[in-house]
Amino acid sequence: MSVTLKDVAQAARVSVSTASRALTGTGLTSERTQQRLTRIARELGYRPNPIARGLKTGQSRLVALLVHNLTNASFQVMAEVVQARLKALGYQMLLCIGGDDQQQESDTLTTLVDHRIDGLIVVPTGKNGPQLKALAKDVPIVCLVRRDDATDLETVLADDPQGAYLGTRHLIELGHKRIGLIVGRQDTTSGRERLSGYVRALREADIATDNALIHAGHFVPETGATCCRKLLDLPRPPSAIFVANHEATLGVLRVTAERNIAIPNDLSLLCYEDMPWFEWHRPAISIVDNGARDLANLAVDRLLQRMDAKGNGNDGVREYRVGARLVQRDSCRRIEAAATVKANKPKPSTSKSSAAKSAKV
Amino acid sequence: MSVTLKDVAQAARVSVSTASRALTGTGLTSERTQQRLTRIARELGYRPNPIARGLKTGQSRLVALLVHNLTNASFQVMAEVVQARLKALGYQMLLCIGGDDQQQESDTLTTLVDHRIDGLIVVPTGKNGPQLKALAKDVPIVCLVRRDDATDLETVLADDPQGAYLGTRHLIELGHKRIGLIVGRQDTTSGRERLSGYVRALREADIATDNALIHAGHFVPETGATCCRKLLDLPRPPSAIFVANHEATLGVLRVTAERNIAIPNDLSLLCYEDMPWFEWHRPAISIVDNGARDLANLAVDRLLQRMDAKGNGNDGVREYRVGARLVQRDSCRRIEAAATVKANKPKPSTSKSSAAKSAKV
DNA sequence: AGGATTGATGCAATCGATTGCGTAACTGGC
DNA sequence: GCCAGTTACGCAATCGATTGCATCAATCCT
Repeated sequence: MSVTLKDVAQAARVSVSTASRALTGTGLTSERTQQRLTRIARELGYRPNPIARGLKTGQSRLVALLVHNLTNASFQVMAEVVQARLKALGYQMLLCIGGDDQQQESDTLTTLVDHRIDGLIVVPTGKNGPQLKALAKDVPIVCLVRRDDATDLETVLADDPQGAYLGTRHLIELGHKRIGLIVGRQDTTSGRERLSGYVRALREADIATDNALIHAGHFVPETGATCCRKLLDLPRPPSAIFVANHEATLGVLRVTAERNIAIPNDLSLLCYEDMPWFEWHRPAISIVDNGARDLANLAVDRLLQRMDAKGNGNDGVREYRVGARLVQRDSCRRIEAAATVKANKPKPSTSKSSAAKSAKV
Repeated sequence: MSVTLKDVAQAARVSVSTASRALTGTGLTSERTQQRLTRIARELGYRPNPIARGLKTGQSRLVALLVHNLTNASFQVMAEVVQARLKALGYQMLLCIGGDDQQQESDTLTTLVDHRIDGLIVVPTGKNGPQLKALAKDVPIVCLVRRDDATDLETVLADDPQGAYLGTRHLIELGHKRIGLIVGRQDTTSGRERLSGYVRALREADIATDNALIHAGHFVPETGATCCRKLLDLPRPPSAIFVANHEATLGVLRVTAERNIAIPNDLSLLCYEDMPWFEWHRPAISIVDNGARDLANLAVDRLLQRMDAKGNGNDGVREYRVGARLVQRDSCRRIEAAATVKANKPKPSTSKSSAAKSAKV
């Protein structure tokens, strides 16, 4: 089979202990034997067995990343970043997909600690707080994107209040006064915070918030389609829509295409979180970038530090924010205060009082 | 720390060996002790340590999936499928991203066998044949999507010749005679095979192939943009473009949007490999589906069988094909012979001809 | 009834590394 | 030239499981 430390030791006519010390560079061997063993090990093609090492040291050189899915572009980016960073440090990434589901998350977490992972970056569902808290005693954990309120785990978040604020302000500066918002579930950190940023920008501009313009819903394309229709069917439809529910974007685009609504001429569109095809789309879609790459990098930084720290103690800071950034492309246009948007009603069918469907708005 | 087998054995007042045998269900223990130990283990919250077990058995219950990236929708699907299937069997997936790069692939492979993975599904670059071949002696390997010609590894491929043939024939049946092809690098299996399918369909229809209509290039959006421009600038531009280079799709869409080319009225567009937003896009984009889900499932099936077989022998079949499927949406239209074109001219909004499956509302 | 068979269990080696402790060899000071 | 102090190395235990072999009791067969 493969070359073991014993083989190397025998070839070098030293004991296994010496071989081990020489190769791991503990400084307890003479310069000469160290070099000699390094050479021999290389010649023999020796590769340490991480399993055997792990048994003794309790470390696996495995770090897990647990995300909801791989469809969301942010998660893709995060997975690639985490994998690349860790690999450079000699760790392997265990990528797990939890589907934003409590049971799956719970099962996965159990398996992961079984495997004695050295660290964990997790986008929590928020429903396994106690378990996460318990695990945190054994292994360094960093939460990403969402906070799990039942824990006090170190958390790396996007600056969603700021991002939503920037996006909304941008639209206001372009002259928009009626801005539709399609946002995520209000039981998630991002959902709540983006709504708050939107509200703050409006308030600053002395624009009254109109609940008919605000829709919160699940992270699926259908949400976008449904909410978009409701917005467009309003007696006074918005001149701009801010899609702060990333997964809903597709649904919104479909509805606008179906109704032959020209973007940005008939409607300005601003989305949240970048996707590769947004800038290739015509018109290129303006976005608020949540900084997925930075988020991932910071999470890795934090995790590595905790792993080094050997759990020697909490260092005060428990929450980090990565700044959001407005990326202007071609889907938002300036509208003049005077010139009213031409009434665009392909079918004045069921325009009723469509109150926000979701609760807690 | 955690509960070990020894703890369980002590609590049950038996030896570790008995405990081990009872819990792993070797049938060498009495029914009664087996049940008793199972109960005690559960009560104590015992979880076997995969590392310790792995050291002795040489197995890690880790299976790796090595893909080029996570941007390609097919790879996303594959990762999700593989993860789900393996998890159900008690394996953890190690997802690795090789970037279609020889060095990265090589490094990753080394790390993976170091970790004593129990199996490997790999989308090979084709440049590490010898290494793969050597590894195959130690661990079951299944190649996916691409073949590595330097090896005789079991390989699960899409039926690209057939897929490209189906797609091209579809366009021909719609009346297209000048069909542009944007395809992948010719040093890849899929690149070559899709070209051959295209050629076969044309030949069958007695249409001469025109090299000016055929472009092969790297798997990046820019390829699509460049090639699309070349096609459109031709003295006699094509009436349809078949984008069989998945990554190039974005570039093609951008150019057509830039030039205000209406799809499918001015140009029919057929793409290869599905993406979630294709059917939400307007017009919804017709595709040849490579069956990513089926590919992944088959690869897992094959791998599991090899893992069970304990390398006892090659079973003859070494290459599998998963059928491709044409998914008609709204981006291809029927074009009539010159005489009838004018009849269609006035109102070319939605072509009633091509079977549009489309959505409700 | 007594030797042979079967079944259940314990002992101890093993996987491949790491590491505390003991010891031989070497160095230097006086 | 002798002792203390350092340096380099080996021995053996250890991590937590699995597993071949030995043991002992219960059962079976003629």
